[in-house]
Amino acid sequence: MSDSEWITELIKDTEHATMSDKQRKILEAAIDTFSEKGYSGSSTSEIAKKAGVAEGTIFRHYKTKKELLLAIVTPTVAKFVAPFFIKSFAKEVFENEYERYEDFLRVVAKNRLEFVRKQFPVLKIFIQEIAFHDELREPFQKLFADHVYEKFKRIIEHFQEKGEIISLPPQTIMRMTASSIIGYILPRFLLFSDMDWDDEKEIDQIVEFVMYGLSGRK
Amino acid sequence: MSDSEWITELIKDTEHATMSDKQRKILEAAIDTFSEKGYSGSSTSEIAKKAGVAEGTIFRHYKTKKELLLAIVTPTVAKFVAPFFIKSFAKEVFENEYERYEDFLRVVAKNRLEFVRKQFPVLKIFIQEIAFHDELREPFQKLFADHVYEKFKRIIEHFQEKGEIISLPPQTIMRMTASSIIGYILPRFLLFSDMDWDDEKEIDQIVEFVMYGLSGRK
Amino acid sequence: MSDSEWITELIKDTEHATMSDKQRKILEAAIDTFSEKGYSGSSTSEIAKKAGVAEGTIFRHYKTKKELLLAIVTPTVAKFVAPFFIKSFAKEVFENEYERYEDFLRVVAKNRLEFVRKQFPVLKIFIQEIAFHDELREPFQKLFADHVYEKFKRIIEHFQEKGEIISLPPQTIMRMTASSIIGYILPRFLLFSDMDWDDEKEIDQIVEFVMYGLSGRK
Amino acid sequence: MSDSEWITELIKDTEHATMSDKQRKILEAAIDTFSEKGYSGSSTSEIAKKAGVAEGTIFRHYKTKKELLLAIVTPTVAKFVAPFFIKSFAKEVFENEYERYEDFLRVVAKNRLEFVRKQFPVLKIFIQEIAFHDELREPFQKLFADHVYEKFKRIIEHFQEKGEIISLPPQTIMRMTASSIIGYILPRFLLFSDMDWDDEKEIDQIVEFVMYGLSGRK
DNA sequence: AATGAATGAGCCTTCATTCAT
DNA sequence: CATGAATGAAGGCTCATTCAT
Repeated sequence: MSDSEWITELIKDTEHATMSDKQRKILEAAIDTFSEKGYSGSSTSEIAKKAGVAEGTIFRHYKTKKELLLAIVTPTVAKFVAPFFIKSFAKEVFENEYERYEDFLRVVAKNRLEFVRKQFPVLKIFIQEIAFHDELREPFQKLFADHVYEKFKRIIEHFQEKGEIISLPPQTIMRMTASSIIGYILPRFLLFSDMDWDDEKEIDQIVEFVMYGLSGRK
Repeated sequence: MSDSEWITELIKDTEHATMSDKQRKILEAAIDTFSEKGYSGSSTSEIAKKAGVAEGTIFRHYKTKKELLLAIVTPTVAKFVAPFFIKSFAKEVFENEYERYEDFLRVVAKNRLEFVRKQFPVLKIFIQEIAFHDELREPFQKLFADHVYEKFKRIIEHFQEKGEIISLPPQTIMRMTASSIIGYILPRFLLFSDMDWDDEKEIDQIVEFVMYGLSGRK
Repeated sequence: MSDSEWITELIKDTEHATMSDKQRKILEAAIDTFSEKGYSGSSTSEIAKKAGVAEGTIFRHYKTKKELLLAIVTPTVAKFVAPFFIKSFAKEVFENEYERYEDFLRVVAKNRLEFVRKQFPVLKIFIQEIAFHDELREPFQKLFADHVYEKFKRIIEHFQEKGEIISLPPQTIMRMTASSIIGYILPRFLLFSDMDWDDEKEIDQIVEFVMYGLSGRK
Repeated sequence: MSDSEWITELIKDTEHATMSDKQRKILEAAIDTFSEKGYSGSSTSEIAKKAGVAEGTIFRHYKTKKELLLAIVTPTVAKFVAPFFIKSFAKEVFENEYERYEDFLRVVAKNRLEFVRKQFPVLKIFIQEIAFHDELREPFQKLFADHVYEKFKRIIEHFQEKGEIISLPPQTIMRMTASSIIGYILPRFLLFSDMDWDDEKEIDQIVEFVMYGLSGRK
């Protein structure tokens, strides 16, 4: 099974269609709880209570607590990186759909932000737990290294050749780009999620910053 | 007690001078364990074993497990922000010690990176746990809002007046600045800590990026 | 219902003819599992899996786990003692079919050993569990006291009157006879079942021993 | 460490001197419970209640439930076979302390019966559980094969050479001897422990039987 | 100050059993 | 009949914390 088939597979698993009502409730309760107290700080009995099912029911659907964690996190993260797997992703860049790095960036950022907005609790769990579970880290590290990074790298090199962006190592360019965006997302959802945010405008500013820095000279 | 006195107070607590040998060992073992498995995932008995003390001894020094967490995290985070409290911090900026925002940035960044290098395990615990413990979040949120943010804001406005940097909201400027640096630190220590890093050079690049962006135009 | 009718009744229950395919498989799986792990150490879900049926199916045929145990053990043990109920059993002894105690012994031993060979797993369950379940112990204790013991006693007295065997209490004679045979069967099947055994010859030796002891004098 | 040292070691473990009060009570409660309901049928919470300690206390002394089982059974079984390890055991036979096999038998039987009388609950647990736990079976199988069997074999051969007993394979002689004795012990303690038994006389009868059989001819 | 035995609540998981489909 | 999802009690075991020594 190729990686992109694997991604499709993973995602199917959470299509709510194939899930029983109880299973959906368990998942929701678990997301709530893990997100609020962390994986280790959450107890299966609490999740069961919140889901309105017996504790045994959780273990009928998920053999262990950890399997429940993976069932929550894996498909969502897969969905998050899925766009980087579709064929058109890089093609549109190379065939001049995007003339400039900043156009490309803006589209990707807005699109992924939309996703984050809907799935933040799950992504928060992922971020919190990736440090502690090899089962989480390894598949996504590989996925990222083999696909997302490779594809991004070629895109960056493409724009470097066009003279659009400076010739630092692609890895560095990526890190700067990514951290500018993540540096918006994290406070936006984690610390000040109750504030009013004009995401469109903020992203435009971030893209502007990524391209021309704080000095503002173009 | 003013905030700056409070900071000084906090820091004294971890001066190794005032600590018994056992206490130091407990702290070290706890840092190790919390850092590796998270707070909830660590057991006091494991920490005791690693520290080579009896289980009860931990509770003689720290009333509860959570108090142990705070004893680890609080003084280190206080030390991390301490420079922002000394009088000279902003004065040097306004009195033209730093002519340019980027000079100021470079100095602060290198200096704080040095600190992070030494204290990463503790800071990792802080990052992981801040989401779950009000006792951690609240004092530092306040500290940051009242002091670091305020001071930084005036510095940014200073350079905006000088026309050095664009006139986005100071909060946005700060976020972009900070996330660029944090976006280096986190992969640097969390994911690829075993690689060789030329921190000096990397920070120079980050500062360059923060000022002039990826287009590279000055 | 007389005891001998009851025995016949019991035995009919396991005639494989009257059983559905699933039921047979459940029984086989349960014998396997109980025999290997003991009654308490076996779970109904494991038995269901091994039998290839759903968990609920077991409980359609046997109201409780204990009923399943009895369904396994009772008819086999009944079959084991059944010969002692047929009319001819003692008659043949008294009407000089067997002139000597040892002839009688040899025939019974060989015949019952044949049965044990085929049914050892079930008998092992019986031996293991009889100590823990009144439902198992009581009917067979009664059965044994009322029939097997009584019949045996008269046979022993018969041979004692003929001067064939010494006049210890019949109970003692029985115990010595029985334990000599059981002392062969248990190691034979429990500990060294994979060795080659010449059952015919071994039984001849045991009978010899029971009659003339280790000194070998006749 | 040689086997006989190992035996000594094992036995020390249960010297009640080195045990705390609670530990002794846990052991007693566990013997009671295991003996009555079997290992799998007993719960640690029941044992704790019977011992008058908290459930956690059991696990402070014995890491797992199985370790508790071994702590009960191992030293007692070791004590049971210990006499077969002392040097004088066989020597007395060969140096004509025992002129006849039956004298030797009588002494050993009476002596070991005394032990069984005191320790039957533990030995019952051993008998019940040896079939299910490799940790129990393996060490004692080896112990028996290497020492008890070997020593016994030479004794039997000694008496065979003297013409005292018939020349069947020593293994067979042993089996017959042992099962005659065990065939007394098991009903004696397991089924009819509340009856009055004249052990002295019974053993004399058993020895008589082992030597001269039921025909009674000398 | 330090110990480590003791605690009992709580952990994750498995259990025998029920019942709607 | 057979299924397997659902149950909640009970399982073995670990936890943070206390306290007599």
